[in-house]
Amino acid sequence: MYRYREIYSDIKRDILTNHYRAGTLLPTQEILTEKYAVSRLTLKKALNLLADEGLISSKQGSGTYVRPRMDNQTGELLPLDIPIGVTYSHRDQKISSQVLYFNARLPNAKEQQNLQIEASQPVYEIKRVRLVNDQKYSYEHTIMPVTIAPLDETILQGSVYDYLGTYAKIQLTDARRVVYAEGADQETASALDLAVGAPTFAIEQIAYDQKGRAFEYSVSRFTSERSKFVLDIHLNRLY
Amino acid sequence: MYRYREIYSDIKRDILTNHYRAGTLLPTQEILTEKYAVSRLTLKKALNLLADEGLISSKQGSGTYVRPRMDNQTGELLPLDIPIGVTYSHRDQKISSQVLYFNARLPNAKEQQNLQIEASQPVYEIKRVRLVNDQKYSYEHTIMPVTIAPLDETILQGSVYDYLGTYAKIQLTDARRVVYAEGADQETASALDLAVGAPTFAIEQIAYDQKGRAFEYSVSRFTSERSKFVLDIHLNRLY
DNA sequence: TAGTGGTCTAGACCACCTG
DNA sequence: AGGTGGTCTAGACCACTAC
Repeated sequence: MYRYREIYSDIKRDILTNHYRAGTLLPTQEILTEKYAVSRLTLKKALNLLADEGLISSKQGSGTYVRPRMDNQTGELLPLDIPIGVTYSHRDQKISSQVLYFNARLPNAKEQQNLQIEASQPVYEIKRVRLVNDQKYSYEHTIMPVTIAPLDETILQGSVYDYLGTYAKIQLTDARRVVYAEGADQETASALDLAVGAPTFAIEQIAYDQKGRAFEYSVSRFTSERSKFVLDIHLNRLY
Repeated sequence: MYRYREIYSDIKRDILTNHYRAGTLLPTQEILTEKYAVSRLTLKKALNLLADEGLISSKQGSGTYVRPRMDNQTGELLPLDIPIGVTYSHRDQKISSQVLYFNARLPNAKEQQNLQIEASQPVYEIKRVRLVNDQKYSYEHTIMPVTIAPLDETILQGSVYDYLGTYAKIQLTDARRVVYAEGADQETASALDLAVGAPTFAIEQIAYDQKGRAFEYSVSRFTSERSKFVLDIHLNRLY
């Protein structure tokens, strides 16, 4: 474990337990370096992590403020910037999948472009309904090059990302998401028990691994009543 | 200007012009420190900025890779993580506003909670239709404490954020956005010339200034055909 | 003017990957 | 075993804010 991560966790705990109160100044960097017996750079790395999360904000000449915290009533809200699959977002909930379609074919033009592959390179096509506590939750249409890893229906019941990580050493490190509202078409409506034209929330995602290869292109549609997403934005970081 | 920012810009240009080609290794950090005549820390700050943007990814022991770039066909797509108002997102486009409602009143319970204010502290209530190239684009319902800055209808024609920055020295540094799909209600439908029940994309936003004060709570609804949003996610950064 | 955070250096050691 | 990136130090100077 790294020293700056320890300090980060320590100060974070002190903020979250109101030992350092919102709106007040943190001790100066000099005092904190003495407290933790580290150099100023190491301390600043820890503070940068806290600033990334929006917990503090520093101002040259005046000091480092503890920011009031946003309400974390993230009960029903799903974080939009953590694309680790529905599985992780709903910890403590029962997750399952119905595989409606599973096959392989050649990619169309849009899929070739999004996955950076040739027309001759086959892809898996997967359609799944995801359920949370046995309630229909989202309808996913996924395209994945077959060269990434062999798939079968058993794997598709669980978390594909977990399987890719252990089997093919592929980690999702980057993703591009395009989000929009859309009226349900015939296929989506029947998969999610909605009326045709009912509003759905769509997330179109291209997932990239640690080497920058696109390994998945998917469109997920969510029922609008049950699904709101949250995104926290922090612009105060310079470096 | 800071040295690490110069180096960041320099290397970024070299990547974007394919001087450093995607998939290849960058020169070692030692060589780059010699090239720019800086310490390794300064160079690493520059590299961290590039990693933040997903342009490179470093691996201990092997080197720093130039990542293949995602397509930047951001023509119609609006970035979801830059909440600087529609004004900036649509540069080169003609932006205007129709103020449908403007008044002051006491806040309800939800507004008090979101803006962290007392029930006795009055707020402005604003309803605007935003137009891009004279086409109706979004319908915004905004709540703002009157103590932040005095507003009038003239200001509301333009960019409120610009006004707050110059007049009240308030900068938007953090925001929480909740996004979801919703069928248009009567009011939204008539404001945007939609049918009741037509799918809309909603962004509910709480904006915070540099001191962590909430200064705006708003709900913006977008017509679904014209509005898709993009969000690039990078998980490869440790610190 | 004093105090704060922001930047930068030169050098050291460690962890990890590839031959 | 050699080379790479990741961490950390001790100290210096600069930029900004407050009084």
